[in-house]
Amino acid sequence: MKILIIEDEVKLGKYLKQGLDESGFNVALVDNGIDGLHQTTEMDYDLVLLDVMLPGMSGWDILKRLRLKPKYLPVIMLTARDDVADRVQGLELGADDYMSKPFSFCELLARIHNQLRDKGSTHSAILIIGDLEFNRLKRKVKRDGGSIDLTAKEFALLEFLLTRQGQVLSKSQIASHVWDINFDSDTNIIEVAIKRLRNKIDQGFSSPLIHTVRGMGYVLELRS
Amino acid sequence: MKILIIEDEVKLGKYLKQGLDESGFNVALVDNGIDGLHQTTEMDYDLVLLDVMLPGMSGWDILKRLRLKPKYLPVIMLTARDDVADRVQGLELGADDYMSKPFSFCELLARIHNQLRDKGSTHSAILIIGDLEFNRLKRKVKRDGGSIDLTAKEFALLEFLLTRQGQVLSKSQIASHVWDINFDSDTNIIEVAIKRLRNKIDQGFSSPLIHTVRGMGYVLELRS
DNA sequence: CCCAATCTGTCATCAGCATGTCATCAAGAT
DNA sequence: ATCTTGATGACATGCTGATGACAGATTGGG
Repeated sequence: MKILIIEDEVKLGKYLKQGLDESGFNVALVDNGIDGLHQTTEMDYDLVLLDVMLPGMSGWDILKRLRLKPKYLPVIMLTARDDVADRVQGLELGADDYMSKPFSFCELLARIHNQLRDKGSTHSAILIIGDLEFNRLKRKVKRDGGSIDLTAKEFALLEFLLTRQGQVLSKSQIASHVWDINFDSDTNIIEVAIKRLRNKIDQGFSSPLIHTVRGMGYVLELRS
Repeated sequence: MKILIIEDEVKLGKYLKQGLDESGFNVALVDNGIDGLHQTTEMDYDLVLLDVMLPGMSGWDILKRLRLKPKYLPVIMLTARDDVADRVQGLELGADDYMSKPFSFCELLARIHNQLRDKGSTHSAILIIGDLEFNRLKRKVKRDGGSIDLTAKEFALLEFLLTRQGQVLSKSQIASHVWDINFDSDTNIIEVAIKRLRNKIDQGFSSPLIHTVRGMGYVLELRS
């Protein structure tokens, strides 16, 4: 799950990013609204944490512009004080939730999970498909009982495929989620990465899990 | 699994009890510390939810007394505010986790499961992996029978790795647990600490216990 | 209270591996 | 048959972690 943090206080921003990274999210951090808005068009985020007080363009302005876009993106506002007027304004502009500083990180996590809850039940620690077991917490992967060592990128790629199993994923979707890049057709890094992942998880098994869909992308699924 | 709730706010107490009952726990609810302490001697609970603010005897006093008893009982503290000082005090007195009100029930459940997950293995005084023996109380470590002297930091680091053996731990996780710092990438203290610990516990043994997972962190586990 | 020993963190440098590039090959589509 | 798309192996390189030396901090003994 990708989260965008728009927060100008560097310390708080880093703290949030680190905490969310550790909680298994893919986190981007920007310190101003312009970059923030730009990011949301460039990348496919699942949620935005938005500070109300920002230099240049205020959080409200950003929220307004976000809501003009076709894709709905859950937004949790962060504000310095617990002001009812603020809260009302936020909700009217389409914020999904609201946290007043200082807040506990745990509570933030709970609210984030709350927003993302029905975005697929992909937050559990262990994902399983066929005889493949993927443990997020321990960062371990097994197939047919045998332990498999994956590198960081391989792990991220497999996680992405797994959380959307059955869906055909285009290379640009994969690129933006796993590499944080706008897919550049001059590279074949995704083919290479898929190949390396296949070597580890599909090698020597009669029924492969990763399938190529020519012209479209890749799917991870069971086939009989 | 048996859970004891010590909470004087009747409404919250009943809410928690009902929720946990429905989640399949065996729940007892008392509204004061004296009864709570008494209960823990009468019954064999697996976990205690303990409110800090209680009439008569405070949550801290109860926690202290609980920790004087031979049997280790995981305790999750419940507190009205998210106060760092409170949290520190709680952890020093031996609380296992900490929740600030208001909290989501889901999150509480997650924390309870977290505490109960590896019950037994992580709370006993002696932790063993392979031929390594780690004695929490005596603060002694042996490998293959031979005694090993560790410094305070080495001990804390090993304890952290041991209580989560098999789990890949990121450097920031390690930093926040063992050093109480927000991991700052400008330091390589963790690599250094790992190196020093390895020199003492893995040096000269054919099968090392501490493994590097590049780009992710470190794991302590047996490998064949 | 001071000194010495040890612990703990910093830094510069080194080594190895993960990641990305490229050239070439294979296989589907038209 | 030809063109396009993906697969594959070899290779380069930059990054991450390892390592040794050093310095400040802490502790314990005299």
